[in-house]
Amino acid sequence: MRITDVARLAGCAPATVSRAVNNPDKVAPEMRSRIQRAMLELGYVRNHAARALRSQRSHMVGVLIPTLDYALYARLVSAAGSQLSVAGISTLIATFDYDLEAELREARLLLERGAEALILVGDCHRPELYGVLQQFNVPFVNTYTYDPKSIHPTAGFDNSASAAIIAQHLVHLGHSNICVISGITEDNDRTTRRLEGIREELARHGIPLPASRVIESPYSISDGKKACALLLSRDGPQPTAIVCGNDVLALGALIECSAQGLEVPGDISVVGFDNLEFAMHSNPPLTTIDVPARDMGIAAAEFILGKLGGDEVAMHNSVEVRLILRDSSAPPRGSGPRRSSSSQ
Amino acid sequence: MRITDVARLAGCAPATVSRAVNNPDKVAPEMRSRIQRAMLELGYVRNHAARALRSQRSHMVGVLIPTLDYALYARLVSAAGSQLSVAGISTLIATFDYDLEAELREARLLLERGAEALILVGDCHRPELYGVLQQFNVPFVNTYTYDPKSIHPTAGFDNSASAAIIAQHLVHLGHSNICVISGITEDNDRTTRRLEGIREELARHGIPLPASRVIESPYSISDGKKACALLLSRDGPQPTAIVCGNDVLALGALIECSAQGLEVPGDISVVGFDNLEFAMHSNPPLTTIDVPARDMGIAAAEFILGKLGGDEVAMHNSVEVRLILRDSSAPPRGSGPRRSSSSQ
DNA sequence: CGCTCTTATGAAATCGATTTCACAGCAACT
DNA sequence: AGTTGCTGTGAAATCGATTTCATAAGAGCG
Repeated sequence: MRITDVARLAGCAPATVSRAVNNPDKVAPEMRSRIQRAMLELGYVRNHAARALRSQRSHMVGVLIPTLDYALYARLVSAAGSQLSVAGISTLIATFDYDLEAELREARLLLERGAEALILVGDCHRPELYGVLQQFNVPFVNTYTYDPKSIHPTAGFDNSASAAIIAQHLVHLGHSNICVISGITEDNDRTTRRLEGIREELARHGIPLPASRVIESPYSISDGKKACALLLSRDGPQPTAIVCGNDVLALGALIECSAQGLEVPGDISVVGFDNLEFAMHSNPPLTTIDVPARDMGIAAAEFILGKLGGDEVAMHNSVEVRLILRDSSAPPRGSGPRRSSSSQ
Repeated sequence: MRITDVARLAGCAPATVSRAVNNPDKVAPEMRSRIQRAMLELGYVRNHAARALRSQRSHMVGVLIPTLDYALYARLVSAAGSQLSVAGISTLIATFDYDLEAELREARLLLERGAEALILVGDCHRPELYGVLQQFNVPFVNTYTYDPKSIHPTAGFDNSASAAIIAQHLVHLGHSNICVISGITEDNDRTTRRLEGIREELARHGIPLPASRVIESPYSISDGKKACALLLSRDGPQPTAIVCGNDVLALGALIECSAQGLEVPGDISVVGFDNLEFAMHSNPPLTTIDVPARDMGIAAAEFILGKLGGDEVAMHNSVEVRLILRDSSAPPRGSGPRRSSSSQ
């Protein structure tokens, strides 16, 4: 079933059929409907490879994410995919499990496959990646981060500032004895920035964050528990608050605290990041930062679509993160809120 | 940068370059390395569209899932994708949000895009889907289900039998007053079969399951809570056990029970399905069925790879589900285990 | 009425790799 | 030595749509 067959049946040239499909208004209504009928009768489906070869447009974009196993990444991909889909663009997906070499490899593959654009996560990539992108002259966007000063387009939020918000919340509650369970920061700008944001915010209030008060941990409930147990077992004054790199770690911390007979938030505050579904249902409900993954996916897709359409598009797009106050955070025992200045 | 350029630099015909790339052992070692060098020097990347057009092989397979927003689907996709990737096959992804018309549409698009095979979820599809699949002569596999009697290939597990296992567990504990919070069964063979499995197993033990004891609910914690509240508020004897369509609903039920001052498992048992990460950390830890989503993804990918390779492959592949006994299930108050026969 | 301008269509070139077919060179066997 | 069979390579056809260029038919206008 080739375009030639349709043309023959419709009594016209292949070129006309092509136009009827891709530029309907370039072909007379009468002819158009004749072609429509012919296509239907033959059950014609266009050959995408031929189309891509000749037109140099694949109508596919690649999405390159660390893992699908994390709810927000999956949601981001899903939202971006839906958005692209309505524009007639298919989504090629590749994961690299936080291995930047693998990311580079997969990027090459996606581009070779003809991806017209790439949606990436974070701004920490092998430098060669940017080289390849440039070489292929393919638009891309770094999601999950927002940095108007970056030379690369971003669609997301400021990880540092967002983490600072939640640190500030604890400081305002009166905490000065704060620990952090961070995600793994190696090769990961999101976790790195969040940790920096926390550190800077605490420093701004004269609160130190020695290495002994920080643990890096993979994102799992069990690891969160372990990290929490480790922090609680260390010498020195017991922490009155724990900032967690995400809700999964926070849930682990919550569970560990409860297992050790610590009351949250009475004895210790625990805060998360991401506002996953369970955060509002945990015991106690988790104070956290809402991360609108869907919005990021949409923003990324819109950016890419704009670029591909040759439009003038803003380099940097931010989505709104919000502090979600719930019951897992409260002033430390024996201290009221807004007394942070007296501590330390 | 075309293959011709490489050929010129290497001093050979384009055909030879093609062979060096696709059939290295068909070309003499000395020539091969000359070509390698030329490719490297020119930074040659092959044009996938041209390759696909001529060879009639796209090296892409499509994955068509209801949503990426559910952990196990995302995991299945991820596993399948990785497996396919090592075979040099890229993954085109499309979601349809449980709308079978949308599934059909997306399937058409994927096939038009050149997907060489499709990985589907469940065996409930628009009949036209099978027609299109046949018309394109494209292999496919229904995951998340296992049915050796089906004429369509399956890779997964028997939803009915698996649900029966957990129902049986409750019966053996001595429960006879059992409610079900099922997933939405419309257009969904997995949820439908699970509900059937439960119903049949209970019937086998002479336990009825009237409509008043079943609620269908979307998969969210809040909806699980609501459904549980509704069940508990209904007339008649209080249930001593609730079977939930998945762990998310079960968590909701757990939370609702606890909110109503019901002790789990003392006053009421709650069981889930899927064994999501949080299931072992909930309070109490959830008795559930472990669903190896990763294995399903791998099995599906292997099946597809086999088919594409022209191998003789088993039509149906099952993965092992296991009953995970935890503390959310126990004999009903005032009854020992293995006394089910005396009840009802 | 004749001229220019637009519009609808067709013919043919083209995108870039793969693949078929042919053939030269050489090894191996009778 | 002659035949057969393999191996490595090249020439040219091919995959199926798009696109450029040309052209015929009509539309508008002075």
